[in-house]
Amino acid sequence: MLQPLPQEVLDPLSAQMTLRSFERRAVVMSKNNMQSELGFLVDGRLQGVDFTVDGRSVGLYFVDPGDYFGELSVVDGQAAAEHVVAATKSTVALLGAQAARALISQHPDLAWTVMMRLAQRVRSVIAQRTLLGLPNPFQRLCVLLLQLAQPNEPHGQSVDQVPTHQELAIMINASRETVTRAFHVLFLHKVLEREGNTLRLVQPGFLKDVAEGRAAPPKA
Amino acid sequence: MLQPLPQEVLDPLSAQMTLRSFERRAVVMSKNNMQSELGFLVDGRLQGVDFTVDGRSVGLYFVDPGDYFGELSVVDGQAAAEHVVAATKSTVALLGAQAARALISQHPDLAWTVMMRLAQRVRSVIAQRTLLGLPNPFQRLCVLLLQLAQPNEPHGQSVDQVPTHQELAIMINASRETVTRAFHVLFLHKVLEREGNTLRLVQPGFLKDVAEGRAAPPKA
DNA sequence: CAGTGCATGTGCGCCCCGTCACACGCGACC
DNA sequence: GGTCGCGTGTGACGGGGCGCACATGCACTG
Repeated sequence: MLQPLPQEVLDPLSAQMTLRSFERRAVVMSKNNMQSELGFLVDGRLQGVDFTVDGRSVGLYFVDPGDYFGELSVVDGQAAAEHVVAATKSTVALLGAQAARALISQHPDLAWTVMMRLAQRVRSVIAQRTLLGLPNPFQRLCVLLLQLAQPNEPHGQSVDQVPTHQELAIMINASRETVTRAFHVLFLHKVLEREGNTLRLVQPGFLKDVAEGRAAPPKA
Repeated sequence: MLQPLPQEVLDPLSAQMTLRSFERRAVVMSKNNMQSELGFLVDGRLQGVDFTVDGRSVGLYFVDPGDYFGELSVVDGQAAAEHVVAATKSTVALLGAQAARALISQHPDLAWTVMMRLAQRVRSVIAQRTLLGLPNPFQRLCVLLLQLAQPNEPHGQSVDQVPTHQELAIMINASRETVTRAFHVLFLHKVLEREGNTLRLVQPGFLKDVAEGRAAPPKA
């Protein structure tokens, strides 16, 4: 985000920012907290978590180094929409909301960057909403796997840093056991292959077919 | 959106805009269409519709006069995320994407308006995602009703322009019949009251209780 | 007024998936 | 090596909601 800025702007800026480090599972930013900040992830990995009104969690997403978060509250001044917790030990640079707003106002191209980012957020949340609209947990899992594998090598898509069944279950609004069983079936049919901490999509075509309702979710 | 602009900017702008009118059910803007425009609804009512990968529809929302739409594609240049169709006979003013982008670039406060708008979109889609994360259709309906009744009179919330059961079903990812039955129960318990084309929430507290899992969804 | 959509109400059966319970394997840590 | 926690695998059970089928009522149109 800050890359296009010249050095003479960056220097005083870093003076305004706070560098903090967080242990695994520590809360970096909590929902409904009014004093907002713009955060840049320097090192580690964060995850955004949201909770339904009845306390269950949904819509997990990840933040990787170089990325930023908290832009929503900075823009509209409302409370944060999600909790952000450290998935691993992480270090974060924080910039107060007012300073961030001033920064954006003074640099029109930054405003465009932020607008693009927000547009991207809208699209990604829409994708999640679309996913949750599918009737079948099995279908939802297939769609999610395809989404997670999106930014990857050309031949043989794969998912790195595979989330646990529990986390996947949360994302597709299903129970942990349902995810386990679905995975079992996908392994049997050699659609997926586990390789350490990455998941190889051997037959992405099949996943697509199920996702789009062309193929029936296999039972066994 | 354009209200803060002075008259001398508005005049040449209106020359660039096209005024079109649409019959009921006509497609105003279609998903995956690359040539994007910024649209202002002058009169009538539009609805945004999205479709899941398998063809079912989800995530309906409405656009009322004075509001604008299509800002997503204008900002990021990607294809539209949703279809927009006319819910009733409507007239719309359209502004080409490039002109719209130029307009935003030239007026920094407009950029903020758009950012705010996008932030609002993110929050509203997140709300829908949260809704779809609930396990129980009955719960989802209660949450939806509370959401739809949000911007209303102080004493006695109500939903105007009540969508059909089918449309509600789409929004909460349930079948039409389930919505009908749930409504029946809510009428029996005098939680809701129908009054022509508006729906009065007689006991919003009860809806909240069910939504947040404090009260069990009544069976009859 | 007949006819035609469209929105709504209702009964029924089947199956899917959530929940509970428990077992197993594995890494961490003492 | 113990043992504790965590992620995963699996069976049984039960209920809830989807799908289908059909009936009713209401608005609009000829």
